[in-house]
Amino acid sequence: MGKPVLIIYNTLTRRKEPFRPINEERVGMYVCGPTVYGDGHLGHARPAITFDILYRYLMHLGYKVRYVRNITDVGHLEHDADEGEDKIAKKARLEQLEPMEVVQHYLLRYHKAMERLNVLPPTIEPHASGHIIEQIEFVKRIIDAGYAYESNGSIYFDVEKYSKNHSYGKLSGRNIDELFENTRELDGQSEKRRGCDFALWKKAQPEHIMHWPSPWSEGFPGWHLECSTMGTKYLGEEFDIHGGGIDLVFPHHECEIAQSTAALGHETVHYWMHNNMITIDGKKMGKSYGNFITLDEFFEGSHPLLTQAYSPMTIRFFILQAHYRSTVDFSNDALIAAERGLERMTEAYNRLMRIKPSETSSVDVSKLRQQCEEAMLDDLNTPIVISHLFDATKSINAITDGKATISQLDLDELKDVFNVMLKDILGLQLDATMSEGGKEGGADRFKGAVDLLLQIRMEAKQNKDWATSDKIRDELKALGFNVKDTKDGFEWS
RNA sequence: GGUCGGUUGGAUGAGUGGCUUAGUCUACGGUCUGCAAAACCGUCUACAGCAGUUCGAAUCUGCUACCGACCUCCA
Repeated sequence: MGKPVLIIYNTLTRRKEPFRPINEERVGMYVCGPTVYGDGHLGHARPAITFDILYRYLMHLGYKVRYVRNITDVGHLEHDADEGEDKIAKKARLEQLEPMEVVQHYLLRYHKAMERLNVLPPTIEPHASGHIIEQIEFVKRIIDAGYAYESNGSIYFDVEKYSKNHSYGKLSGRNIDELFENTRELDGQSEKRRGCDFALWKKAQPEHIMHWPSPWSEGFPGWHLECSTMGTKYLGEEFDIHGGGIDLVFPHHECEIAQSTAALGHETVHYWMHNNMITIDGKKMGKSYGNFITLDEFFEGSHPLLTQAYSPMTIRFFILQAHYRSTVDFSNDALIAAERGLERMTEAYNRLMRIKPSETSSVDVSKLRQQCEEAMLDDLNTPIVISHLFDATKSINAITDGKATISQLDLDELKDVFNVMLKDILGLQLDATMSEGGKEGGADRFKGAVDLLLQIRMEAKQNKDWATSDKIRDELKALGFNVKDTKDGFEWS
């Protein structure tokens, strides 16, 4: 009956807590998705992969999951140059494109990158621009509740009033009085009553391309509104999990809590989860610092800082080798190490699938599944899962070398654990391109041909015709095949 | 300045009171092998500093130093 209890760290309480979903069978999760006005970089891969793991693991535990990840294609004002100009609109003007062209372009590229990283698509991917009406309705509810005011056609959230009845700052640990002090003097002629008030609806300036009619002005929705609106629309007024990058805790998620609580009269999210940042030279990789490397640049090795290209699975493995709440430092060496490790894991996996069972086992596989499950249940500790799997690769290699044996029963168990953990939960795609001598070259003619060559090499070896055998190996290598001899045959990749 | 977090071996990165103190990569030595590759075995025994709590601390407490995140868009 009961599912194992997943322990997750809740930013709201700053503690690990047992996960108790509102509904026993179903889980609702919302994750902040990308703003589609530029190519996704390594930092964007972190939440996507982190919450992909959560999504996969919740399903593994037997939950039906509704996973909502939004696409931000409006809002998010730029603060620097053109004040109040929408990011999408700005980019569009610069490139002489329709805003929706920009959105479409980068959204397609984002989807492609996610697919290559083997990130499962969310079950709902709502666009902010497709929910303008809902956002307007949401603003009305906040106004009706008395927590917003109009100023020159824009609507602002009244933080001071809200904080009298609620705790503004509870998520990020902000002290409300200090927030007031820090922001009071700054704005002389702002439309806002307080610096820390935030826009729910913003009146569009004439040069704005993206705007919609509303009861207050021709304009666009505020920075934080879409997540409150779309989250509650698709997951209900209360739902289980809200995730995102740790840099969104303040102000974005803090404002979300305030908006939702003001509009609905109660809290919405039960568990707040945040992934940590990827750093480069110890500093956060991000747009603001201009120190980011896009995912495509990784895949192609086309960035000056990269000494080579890295496959999507290497990137995924690299990220999974650190716990999601730790920072992880990018460097070529670290990525190369991840690449080698993944290779080792992949080869062990492929060998595992070809192992022939013996009567008895000299290896112990009984604990592996439980160890992996326990690590996952403990706040998604993927590095520990990987370490257990690496431990098991030693057994696999020993069996392959003929130094250990495994029974059919244990072999089935081991295969299943690897398939479940490595492929289903960690989402690592391990290409099984390696073949083996003497066995079915299979339907694939290509494989058959390579196997045939290596069979001939085996015969040459038996005749101690090293010249021929080395020639075959070297020529194949020149063509990109790596040949490795095994105890009683060969393998290639 | 405020709030929060971090500092682990050559690199990366788990671990929260004792038990084998992970795993990966690298390096070195060895085994195996016609050679190569792979694999296996072994070695490098770290926990920022100081003080305290304790029978015992990388792990708890305090202080110091350094680093970072957020306070503005940000994954």
